[in-house]
Amino acid sequence: MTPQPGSAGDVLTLISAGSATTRSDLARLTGLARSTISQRVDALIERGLVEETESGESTGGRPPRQLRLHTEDHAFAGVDLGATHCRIALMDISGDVLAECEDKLHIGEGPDKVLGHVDQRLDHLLSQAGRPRKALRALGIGVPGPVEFATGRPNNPPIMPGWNDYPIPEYFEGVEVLVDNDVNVMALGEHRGAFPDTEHLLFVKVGTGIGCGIMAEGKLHRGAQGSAGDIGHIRVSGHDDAGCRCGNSACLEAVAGGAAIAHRLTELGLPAESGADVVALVQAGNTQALRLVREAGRLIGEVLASLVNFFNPEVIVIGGALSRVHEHLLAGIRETVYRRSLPLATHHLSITPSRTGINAAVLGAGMLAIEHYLSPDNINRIVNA
Amino acid sequence: MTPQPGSAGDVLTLISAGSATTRSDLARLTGLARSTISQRVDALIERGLVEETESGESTGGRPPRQLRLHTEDHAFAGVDLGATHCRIALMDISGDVLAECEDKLHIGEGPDKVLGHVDQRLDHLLSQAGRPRKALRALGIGVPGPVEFATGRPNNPPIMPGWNDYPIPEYFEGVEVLVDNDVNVMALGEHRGAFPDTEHLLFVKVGTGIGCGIMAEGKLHRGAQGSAGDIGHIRVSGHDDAGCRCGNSACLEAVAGGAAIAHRLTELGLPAESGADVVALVQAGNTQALRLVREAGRLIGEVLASLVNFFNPEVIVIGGALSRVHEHLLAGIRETVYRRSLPLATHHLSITPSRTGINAAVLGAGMLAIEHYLSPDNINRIVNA
DNA sequence: CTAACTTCCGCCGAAGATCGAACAAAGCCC
DNA sequence: GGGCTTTGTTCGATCTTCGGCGGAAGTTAG
Repeated sequence: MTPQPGSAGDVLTLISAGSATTRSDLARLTGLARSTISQRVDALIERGLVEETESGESTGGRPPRQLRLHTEDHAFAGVDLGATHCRIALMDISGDVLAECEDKLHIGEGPDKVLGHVDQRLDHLLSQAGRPRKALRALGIGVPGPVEFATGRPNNPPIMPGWNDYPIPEYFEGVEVLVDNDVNVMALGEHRGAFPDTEHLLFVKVGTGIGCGIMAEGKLHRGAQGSAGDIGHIRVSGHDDAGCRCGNSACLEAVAGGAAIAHRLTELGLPAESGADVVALVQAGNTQALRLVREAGRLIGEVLASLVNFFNPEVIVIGGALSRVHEHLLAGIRETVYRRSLPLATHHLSITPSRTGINAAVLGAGMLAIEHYLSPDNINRIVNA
Repeated sequence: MTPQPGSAGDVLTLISAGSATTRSDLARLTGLARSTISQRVDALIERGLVEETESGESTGGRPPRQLRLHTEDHAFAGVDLGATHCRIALMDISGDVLAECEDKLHIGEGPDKVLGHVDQRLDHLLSQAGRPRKALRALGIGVPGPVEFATGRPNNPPIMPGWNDYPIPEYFEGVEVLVDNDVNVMALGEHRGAFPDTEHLLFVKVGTGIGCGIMAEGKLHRGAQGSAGDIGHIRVSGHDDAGCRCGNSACLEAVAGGAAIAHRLTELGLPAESGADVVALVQAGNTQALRLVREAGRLIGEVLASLVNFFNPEVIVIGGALSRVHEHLLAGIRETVYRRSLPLATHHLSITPSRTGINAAVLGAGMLAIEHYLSPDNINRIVNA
């Protein structure tokens, strides 16, 4: 059933969250006797999960010995697979990055090639960080399409030919593998990295397409079929002429996504292929591009206004390629959301650009792996083994 | 911290959920020794929370003694306060209704009058059920406006003059009081009563206005300011001429709410004031009314299509006054949702009329009270006292 | 510098919780 | 009736947790 209160797993959770750094802290927070806490901590130290550092500051008596996660023996990795790139970050158990890499890599080349590349890079990063392969305990992977999280199988992903139903975790042996949608891991990364105390947060990725990761009660909301957050195909008013690859018209993505903006710029005689080209034009001061980005912001804002009424988040984070020109995008979004949402819901709402930026996905994927490993149940299993 | 696994509270939770009806069941489910379970059950029986009934069926050996909640010593109440009505249901600890009542009552008369009325009715219902006042342990109240759930204070409710910031729980002494928005308690009532195993559910109330209660992971999602689910003021396309009382235009409520439909029927020469009048006209076979209801369904469906993409629920329940003509409302809703939402999200989605109907709110309010009382923490407190 | 004080931490006996074996109870099957 | 099966209780053994004590390691007062 539920994990033991004050179990080794709980104790470690408090340490890893930074809520407690000394044995006294732990005793106070858990309500357990100091002697019991010492016993738990000893077990965690013996298993190589916690270490003692030099004494901290005295508050008038003997200074407490500081506790922290033991970062040497374990390694975790976050993998961000995009349509045309692969970023990997190797992390220690506290989430600090030990080594990272980025390559061009087309996901359309299929699971064998892509995962083979990941595997090879992992070896390289591990040796770079001076850790043996078996130090790698868990692996988080974000992929650009819907995933059945429980099994790690992509679920009819439109831009991942050859990946449908492929059991990604089985490719890697001796490591726990967690696979999720890229927007979900970005939301997780941004939450853990920049808004750890926010209960309800939306992470909106504006790139070629548009997607949204949902944090509810500090946890990812994946929905019944794991397709929650797919806001790219929500209808926006007044654009019934814009056809979308999904077969419907007036989808948000078809009018405000990076690809859609690039397409319209091309029509205006400004050749652009991707969101990156749009960003380049805006940064070069092109007023047409700027106007279109701002208009896209308004359209995204219209959808977000609905979602603010419905979901009532505290924070909305805007990320993805187009957030590199976030001043203009955010202006349009804020304008519409604050006009169209209810005052009660917007009063304490903040809409901000991503702080973790391009690292959101790898960090989130890594956190997925680390949090899985550090879950009280798993730790209790390790300690009692 | 987290409650003890296999504590008295956990054991009671299993009994109340119907997961376990015998001591052996409990031992199997919790993993505790039979002797330990007996000890827990004895404590619960001693506190009057559990009772033994006649022996059950033998499976080849000694027949187990059946356990169930002891329904005599406690009472709970669910209160459904609407704009012009007050419904109360007195329940035992298992959620069965002991007595109920319904009155016309204008919420605008203010807290003192309304709560005075509730208090008086509670006494009446209690004596009707033959239970002393002090048997009443907790009280759930649903009110037609936003509420700060933690304190039970209405938060600038538009149709509850005199109630703003009024501390409702303080009116009742010696009883725990939980106050929530009426749509939230309806969602809870419908979930517990009809869809207990559904993880993610939306309850849409279509009455004078339009609102939505959100069940995520089996729990109510209230959002950051407790205003989640306020979908009545989401914009629908193509109705920019329809002004709304909130100050914006094209709000869902302003074009598809019962009041809006009644208003348009009146314009067509069919006098109607409220959603009830609309229902009456439809039931009388009026084709104009029928057409407008179906059109309202399409508009609601448009909004729900967005929310299905975003939230990915398993079930959407349609309730409220207009759901009494749900055939026509649902036709419009289904038509639009299945057209505008993504296949992955709609594949296993079911959209159905409310099964608890007019009782959704009182049942949900009662469940709020009962679940609060039966929470493991509270039970452990009672047993260890 | 020393003494008193505060806080931290390990040790250990006492108290409490849980377990599991043994036994009694209550039905089924032959 | 006698064995078999499952349930429930009793009771001592075992494991966990508690909390007091004393030593450790610092601060503060004199």
